[in-house]
Amino acid sequence: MPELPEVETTVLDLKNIIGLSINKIKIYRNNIRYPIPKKITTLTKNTSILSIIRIGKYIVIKLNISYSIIIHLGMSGRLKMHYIKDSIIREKHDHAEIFLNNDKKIVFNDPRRFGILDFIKTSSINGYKYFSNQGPDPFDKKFNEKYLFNSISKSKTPIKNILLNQKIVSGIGNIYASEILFDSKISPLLKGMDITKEQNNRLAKSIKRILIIAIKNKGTSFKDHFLIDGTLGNYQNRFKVYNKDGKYIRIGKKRAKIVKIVQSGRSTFYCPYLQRI
DNA sequence: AGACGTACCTGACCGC
DNA sequence: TGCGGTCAGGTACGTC
Repeated sequence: MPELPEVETTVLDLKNIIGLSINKIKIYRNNIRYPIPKKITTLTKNTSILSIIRIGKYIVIKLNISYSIIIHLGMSGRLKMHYIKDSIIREKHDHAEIFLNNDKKIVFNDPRRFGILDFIKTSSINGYKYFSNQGPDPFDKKFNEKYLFNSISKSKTPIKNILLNQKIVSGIGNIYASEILFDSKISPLLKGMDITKEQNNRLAKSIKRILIIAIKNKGTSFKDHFLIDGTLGNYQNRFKVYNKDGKYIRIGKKRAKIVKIVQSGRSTFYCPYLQRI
């Protein structure tokens, strides 16, 4: 599930725990993608939550003890929140639980274990090893048409792969890369160096437009739930190309086919008639 | 320096 | 019903 819109939706859902206290954190499985620091359980007892922000696809929970909790949902991770008294049985792949002082807990569930749960000094966030790969957020002032053009116009890499490069712009993943390129009428195969100014400017707009619409729809839910209360996002109902290979769409008077190709081992969906090189 | 493949892991699905 | 193969929303790391 988790690209920028899904992570943003999760962060927005978490906003109402700001100001609450953490009674304790329980770790049930230490070997997710990276080991979870041991001190997360000892140092977080009776701390309070100062703020929660998103950096790319990462969630940062700042505490009042000069430490922050870092969460990345990987491919299959999600957060759930429910009343402690309602949750007698732990689900499979629940790896950690954060107990709050409002009788609720946040549960970190991640079947594939590509996610991250880390605990770092808040003062070291800027130098945090995984944040050094994070380029500007699509909604950051730094991310504009000029920045995008300068970042991609010398690259031999296909634009689809460029969009997946978090260092150039953070937060876009495999679903939204296809949807954004369809929206901007650009072929996923087009090399960065071959992009025109006009295409570049359309692309910058589409990145923001598609991600905003996705956030308004509370993100994409594939087969599993992802909202913190267990309900579904809606953006999967608005896909134009993702997972729609073989389907036809109307473009003017023409019926145009959506196809699937593979780029760097990952599926790309697009309409070759609309998105010509 | 940049481009590319690989590895990490579970589960769902498909064809035999 | 079972088994093997393929694929899935991400990304760090090794190698050329």
